[in-house]
Amino acid sequence: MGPTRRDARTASGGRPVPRRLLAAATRLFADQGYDRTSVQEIVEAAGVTKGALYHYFGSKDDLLHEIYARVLRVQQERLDAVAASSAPVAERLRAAAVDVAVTTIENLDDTKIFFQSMHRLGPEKYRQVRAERRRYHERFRALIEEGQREGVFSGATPADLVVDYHFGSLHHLSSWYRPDGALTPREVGEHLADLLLRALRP
Amino acid sequence: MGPTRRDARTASGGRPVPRRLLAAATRLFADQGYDRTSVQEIVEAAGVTKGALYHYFGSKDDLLHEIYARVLRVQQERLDAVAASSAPVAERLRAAAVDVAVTTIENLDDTKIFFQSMHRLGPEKYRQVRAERRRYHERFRALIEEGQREGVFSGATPADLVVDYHFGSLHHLSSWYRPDGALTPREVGEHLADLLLRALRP
Amino acid sequence: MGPTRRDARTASGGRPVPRRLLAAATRLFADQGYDRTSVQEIVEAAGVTKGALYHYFGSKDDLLHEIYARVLRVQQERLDAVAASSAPVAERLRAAAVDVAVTTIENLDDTKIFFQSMHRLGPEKYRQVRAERRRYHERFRALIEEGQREGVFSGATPADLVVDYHFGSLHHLSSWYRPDGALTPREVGEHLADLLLRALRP
Amino acid sequence: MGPTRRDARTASGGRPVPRRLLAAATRLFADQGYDRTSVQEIVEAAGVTKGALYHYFGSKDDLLHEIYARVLRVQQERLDAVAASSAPVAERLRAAAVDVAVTTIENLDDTKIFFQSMHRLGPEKYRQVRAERRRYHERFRALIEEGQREGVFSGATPADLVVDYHFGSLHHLSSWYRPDGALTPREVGEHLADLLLRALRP
DNA sequence: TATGAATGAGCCTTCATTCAT
DNA sequence: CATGAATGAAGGCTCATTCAT
Repeated sequence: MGPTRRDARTASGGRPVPRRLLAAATRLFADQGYDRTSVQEIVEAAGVTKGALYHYFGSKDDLLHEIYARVLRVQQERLDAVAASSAPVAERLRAAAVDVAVTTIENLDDTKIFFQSMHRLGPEKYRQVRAERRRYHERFRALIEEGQREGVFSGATPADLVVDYHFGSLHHLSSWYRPDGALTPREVGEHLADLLLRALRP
Repeated sequence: MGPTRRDARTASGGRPVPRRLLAAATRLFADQGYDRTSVQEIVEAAGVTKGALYHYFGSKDDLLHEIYARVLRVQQERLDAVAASSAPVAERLRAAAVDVAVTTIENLDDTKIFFQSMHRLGPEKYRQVRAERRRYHERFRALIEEGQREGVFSGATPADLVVDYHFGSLHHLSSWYRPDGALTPREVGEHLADLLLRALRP
Repeated sequence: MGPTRRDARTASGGRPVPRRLLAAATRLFADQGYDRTSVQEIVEAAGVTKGALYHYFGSKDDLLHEIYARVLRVQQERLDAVAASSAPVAERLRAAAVDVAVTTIENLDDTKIFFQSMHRLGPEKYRQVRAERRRYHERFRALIEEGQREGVFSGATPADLVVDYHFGSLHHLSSWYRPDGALTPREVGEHLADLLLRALRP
Repeated sequence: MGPTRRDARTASGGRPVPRRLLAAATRLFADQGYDRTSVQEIVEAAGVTKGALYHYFGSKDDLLHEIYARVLRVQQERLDAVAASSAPVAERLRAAAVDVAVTTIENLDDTKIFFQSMHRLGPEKYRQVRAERRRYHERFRALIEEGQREGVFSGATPADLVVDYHFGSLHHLSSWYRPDGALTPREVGEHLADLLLRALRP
């Protein structure tokens, strides 16, 4: 029976204010970049005032950090799930590669912001984000090393270089993937996984 | 004969003022980002005054554009040279891949700026830079398609996707390559070329 | 009989909310100044919310005014008591001088706020406070004039100038008196009274 | 012959911009207090824009510090001159006391700002100002101690307490001295010096 | 050629206060 | 009595750019 008390929703949207702000910021940061987007634009897009923004977020930086945290959390969880299966390592790596590509595309705005503006964060938050990102990379690298030890993957290229190579591509997905293009997110994911696994064939 | 008139060189370095400005801007943009670098910082680093900067460059944006033009020119020239050889296509692609990696590393600051700040350009200059960039991609893609037609490369993945995949990695080199690391630029180039060519094995 | 209904006391201290707010505000105003202290800080220090503050006080200014009223009331009462005695005027002046110094030190935070922030009050309240202050000065001056008429005090310096001179010092007590210093409040009071009375010797 | 090149004077006043800014800030700070005066008000009063202010001063704080430095410098110099004479110590102290009162009155705005807003300075500048102020006090105290050793002044009250007592009064001159009152600055100075010296009679 | 004082617009942030619940 | 989300106005400061010299 609907909200019975004031619960941070306004008539203009129905979604709670913090979420509206985050959504507006995400879109604007992705379109114009972090530095080029003013707090004024964000609150106007969200239909609130500056005071409201600073009621929920400590700073413009915080908004950015929140966006990062959201995408990092999702990807880490999904990778953990995939990597924990008992399938052969090649299948697990393929599944992980497809999955990370798909979720990257599904959150293309967040990813774009991530790699364009990560370095705008203050030193402390920057380190934190880098650390989480590194954990993600390491989980992925472990899969590759496992395959190399088993002999199903070539050991010609160091595993960490392979990871950097592959993720580099993912980070740039937002600069060439077009939602209205010929390929679905899944198809792109399959292709990228193909490339990775072929490059790893012994 | 030596310089007979004031020729925009000062005692402090000998290099002409415009080049000093460009060098200072490149370093600062790479370190702090374009938006975070003030014109004041640039002129101080170059040892000149604001008036001098605006004498040689129309705007801060111009500086950025100049940096882009420089790196684009260099890479295009080198790719043209490599691609024009008469060696088998696999060898030409490998040589091109190694070369682009090496020059990217040698101009890591420029590359970093390129991908971090490209979108700061006004629409017109932005289109121009994208067009040049596309020409570069197409030259590279043509090599892959040639190999696919000849059957020496797998046609499983569309050539343009392979190009985007590979260049995505290169664009992120600046975020993981460390000049003081274990691998020389050439070694990294060889590894990346290996990965590309293995991914293209039929 | 004990409190039978909610009476604005909370578990956290037992003291009623308005008093807790006043105490928190006094400490913070003295430490950081009135303008540098936010309402948010005050309510946090008092362990209540903004709504509570505005329930008891009309504005931040009111808080300040309340602090003034408190210190003015205390000092006026004590001066009245001392001055009304039937001792010789020199003794009464000395007692008054000692007393005002002691109470000033005992309420050093209030005094500090008083002289640092008095001018923040709106014109009306400002006039009111100044008037009360003046009444206090006049009471003190009357003692001096009495002594001058009797010939026990020198008349070389106009009484009101002597008052301004002496109170100026008191107002600055908060900037040099240290509770952990060598002198007790009473000792400081005696010294200041000495100085005043010696300056008034014929 | 007047200014031949651009020299930071504008038509609207003739005085250089920094001095105009300082004068405007001094008046406004004295009238309204530091916190209540906005940078916007200052630049409007000086007839320039904010950019100009920040061209000459690093911050609003800097303006304050500059005002302090000015008055501190003047007073220190004059005290040094007076104290260095070869007159008897009582005469030197009297001259110093008169002089400090006169210069305080002559720079009443600066003094007012000084004691109302000193604590607004950042910790570093605050320490610096306090240190200079202390040096001034110590110079004055040395005169009193000299007289006490010679027996021309009473030793009943510790010299540093006498100094704090006397300067406390001076600091509050701005709250009771009226330029349009009956007493000239010099007369006030003489009276205050009288009070001090009488309080120090053995 | 080169200077640097000055502009003017905009930026992020703070804060006392209100009000529906 | 009390909450705390939201407002709205202002505040200090930065910065690319211009222009008289």
